[in-house]
Amino acid sequence: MQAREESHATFRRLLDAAGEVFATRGYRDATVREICGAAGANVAAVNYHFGDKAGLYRAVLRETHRAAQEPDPSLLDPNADPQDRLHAFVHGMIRKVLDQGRPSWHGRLMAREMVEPTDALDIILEESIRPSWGVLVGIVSQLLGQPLDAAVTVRCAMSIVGQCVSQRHCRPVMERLGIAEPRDAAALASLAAHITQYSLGGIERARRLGTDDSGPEHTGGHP
Amino acid sequence: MQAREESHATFRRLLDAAGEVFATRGYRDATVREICGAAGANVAAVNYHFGDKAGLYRAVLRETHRAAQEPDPSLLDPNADPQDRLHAFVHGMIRKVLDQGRPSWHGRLMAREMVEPTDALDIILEESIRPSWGVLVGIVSQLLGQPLDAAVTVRCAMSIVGQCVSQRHCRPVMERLGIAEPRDAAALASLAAHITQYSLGGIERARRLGTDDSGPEHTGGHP
DNA sequence: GGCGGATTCAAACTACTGTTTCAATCAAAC
DNA sequence: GTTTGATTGAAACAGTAGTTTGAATCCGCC
Repeated sequence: MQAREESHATFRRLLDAAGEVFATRGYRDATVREICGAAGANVAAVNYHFGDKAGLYRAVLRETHRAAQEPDPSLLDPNADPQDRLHAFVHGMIRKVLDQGRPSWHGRLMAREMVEPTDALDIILEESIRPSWGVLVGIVSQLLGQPLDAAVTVRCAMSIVGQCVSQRHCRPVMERLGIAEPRDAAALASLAAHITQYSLGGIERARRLGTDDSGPEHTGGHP
Repeated sequence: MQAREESHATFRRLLDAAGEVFATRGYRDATVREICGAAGANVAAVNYHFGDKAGLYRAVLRETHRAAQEPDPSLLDPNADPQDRLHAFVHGMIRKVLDQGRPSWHGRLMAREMVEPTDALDIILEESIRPSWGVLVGIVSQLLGQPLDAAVTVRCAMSIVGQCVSQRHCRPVMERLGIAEPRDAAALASLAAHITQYSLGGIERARRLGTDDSGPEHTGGHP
């Protein structure tokens, strides 16, 4: 369709500008005129290079996935210490979701797509989310020890994911509640450490409740 | 401006239809023509009764808050068992976020507004979110015992909120991952019990790490 | 019955959207 | 230097959005 090595300046500028605009405004609210304005290109450029607005959006999502940094090697090693694996997973996810360096819109874009999916969600899902999910479920299984109810594993994994993604999804509200966004690497690492420890505690408790039926001090069902 | 007792049929039908449409499509994607169609009203009805589209949206948001069910009494009692208070909080939040009964769009609408805030976020924030947040921070403080770093309390509280709201925010992805949505009250209660227990484990671990500096087996910072 | 304000209605209006058009421009091949 | 194909540009196009208009209708009240 078009150039092998996108040396094409406009092509790439459109991609970058579109990522930023789509991330801030959302697919529908973003106008191709604003994108082209930010990219210093003509309105017709989008249709020429990407077919239509949706094509540009798909290209941006693919770019987002392509630019994802390599995962921590200990993450994929099933023999590594599971606590270390969990920490690597959480730290990587927090970075992906909150990191402001590089094109900072990757995380924002994925967050949007999760809450308000377009037809292009499947791109992100199959290429990025599902593999990660498999890894996480493996780690949680390791931490839970002997095979428990699969539903317990899934819920614990979801508790971990929820803590990470909510850091992005709830950002506007957190800001207004006076909770500052972690900006530098140290703050991100500190947050990742908290979520890791919190989750280790949660998983440990789920493990105990799952194995011995003796003493769940408070199972819930309040009077 | 208009009637005291909204016996006015169209007024109320517009409110209900708008809630549903806004929740599924989002503020921008929702068209007043679709809303009026669903309400069986004329297109001009929105402007007549609510001034403009934004006015209708604000009215829907206020309605959402007004219709929130009373909180569990043990929630507000500082002398109640903190574990019970936490469970009551989580169960209430899960219900608010996932419940499909009644106008089922309340949770969806708040979730949208958190991720992609409009000017009307402040309505929800001041009337609904901020008070709840204060209650939760109080409960977590209780559970953490002696006053720790305030940042620890906030992070634990955020871990709890994150687990709850992500059940709504990540719903489209979870669906595709084969994680079914809790439909009946029992499933909601079961999920609430998991999050409560998981969080009690997490808070307990945060408490230990915060007080004695002796033995955090894995603080994070992997080799 | 007729008056008067509130409400509903079909239609038009204005603004903005994504897209298309076609001439102008550029870059290299011959 | 001309030709060829790819790219850019300004303008126009078609569709849809929220809103406005002004007549028609309803409904309680004198």
